[in-house]
Amino acid sequence: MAPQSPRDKIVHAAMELFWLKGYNSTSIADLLSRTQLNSGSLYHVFPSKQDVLIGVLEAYRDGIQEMLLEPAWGAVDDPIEKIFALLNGYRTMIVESDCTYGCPIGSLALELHEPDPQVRALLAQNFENWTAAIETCLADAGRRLPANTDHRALAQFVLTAMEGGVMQARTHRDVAYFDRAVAQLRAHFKLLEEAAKSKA
Amino acid sequence: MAPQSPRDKIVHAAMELFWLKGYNSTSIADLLSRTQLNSGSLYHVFPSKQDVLIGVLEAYRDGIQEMLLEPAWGAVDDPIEKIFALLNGYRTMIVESDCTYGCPIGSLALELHEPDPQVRALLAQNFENWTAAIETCLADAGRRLPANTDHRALAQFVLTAMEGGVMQARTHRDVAYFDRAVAQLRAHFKLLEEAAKSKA
DNA sequence: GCTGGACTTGATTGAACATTCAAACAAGAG
DNA sequence: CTCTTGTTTGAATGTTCAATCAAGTCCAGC
Repeated sequence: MAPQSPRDKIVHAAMELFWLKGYNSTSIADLLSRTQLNSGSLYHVFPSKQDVLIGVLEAYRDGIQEMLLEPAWGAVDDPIEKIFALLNGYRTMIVESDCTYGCPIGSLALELHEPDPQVRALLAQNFENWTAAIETCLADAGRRLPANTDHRALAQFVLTAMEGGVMQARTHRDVAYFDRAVAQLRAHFKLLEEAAKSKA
Repeated sequence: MAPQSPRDKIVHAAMELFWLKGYNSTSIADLLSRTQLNSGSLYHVFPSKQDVLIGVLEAYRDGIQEMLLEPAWGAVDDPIEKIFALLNGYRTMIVESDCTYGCPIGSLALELHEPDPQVRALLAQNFENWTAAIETCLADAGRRLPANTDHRALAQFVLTAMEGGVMQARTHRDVAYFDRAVAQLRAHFKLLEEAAKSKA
């Protein structure tokens, strides 16, 4: 591995710690002990804790392709299956974390009650990029969906189902809640495909 | 109004403050200044801050009928419309809060990363009561839904749509995200009702 | 009107926290 | 070697916080 700059070390550690413990419950001291840096070095790179958060959100934003989509879509071509392959990626993370997994963006979005405009914009942008990826799948599905389908709304609904499913799975410590959300979404897509067929 | 006991005062203030600022960001001092009590009185009633949280979650659990369902369902009889009336209640709260509204239970569920078992059980119970209420609506809808409909899964999906919609509306500071989630859910119900009819 | 138990007062404690800064260090340019 | 610029060190600062407790008040029952 290439030697990491302090900046990269901090962002990397913060991504993990914010995900694990949340933003407010992660102290600067946590970040320092994890990165083996001194407080002065951290504050040389990031003027405040909030700037670390901004760095983390930018990293998620810039890494969505390599970190999220490519791993999930490696072996999948069918556009609608790509959507469920992505959801299955989340399922894996839920199981691997013993059902403590929370979407990093969703958790931050709900934890930060009065976010700075820049932070809120980055949260929104992360959601926007996610749904945009789903939207391209829906566009690729073409005539399999009814002609009047609102792709943007449906893509947002996929995010809705994911976030809601993750939240319930975590609260109940049981993947089955996530699975049921995905199954319902699957049923919805099936009904849409049937509706598209019968009108053709 | 009847004179409130210190306990009621604290729970009432904590419901509002936890909702407004979150659990971690609400200090005991915040609760004391809001309730005009002294720290000793608070600690006489609740041995720790977490016990205040438990009191709040119990209050939500015990108040779901009067606080949530009855106001939303006052004028509605149709079982499926009752579901959307409840969602419309959330819509009102989103608008009234300038799109800063977050479901109190959902926000706490995501904010608390390593909750005490009792706290987690109460969060889960709150979700469970909510979906149980939806489930009775689905049962009342009877043959309007396909015979093989999984009422529990569908009720959980309604919660999923609500939580996901609220999260996105808040992040983007725009009710339209909630509205689109509800519209998608409405479309899903419409497809289910059509499927039930065509099989009849 | 006295006693005992329940509640209240509010200053205090000690830990945790984000942030600062003067001093040290590294290394490339002249 | 020396100056300069960028980086690192880590002890120190001031604040905030949850929680404590000895002393005081209140009132019910006798």
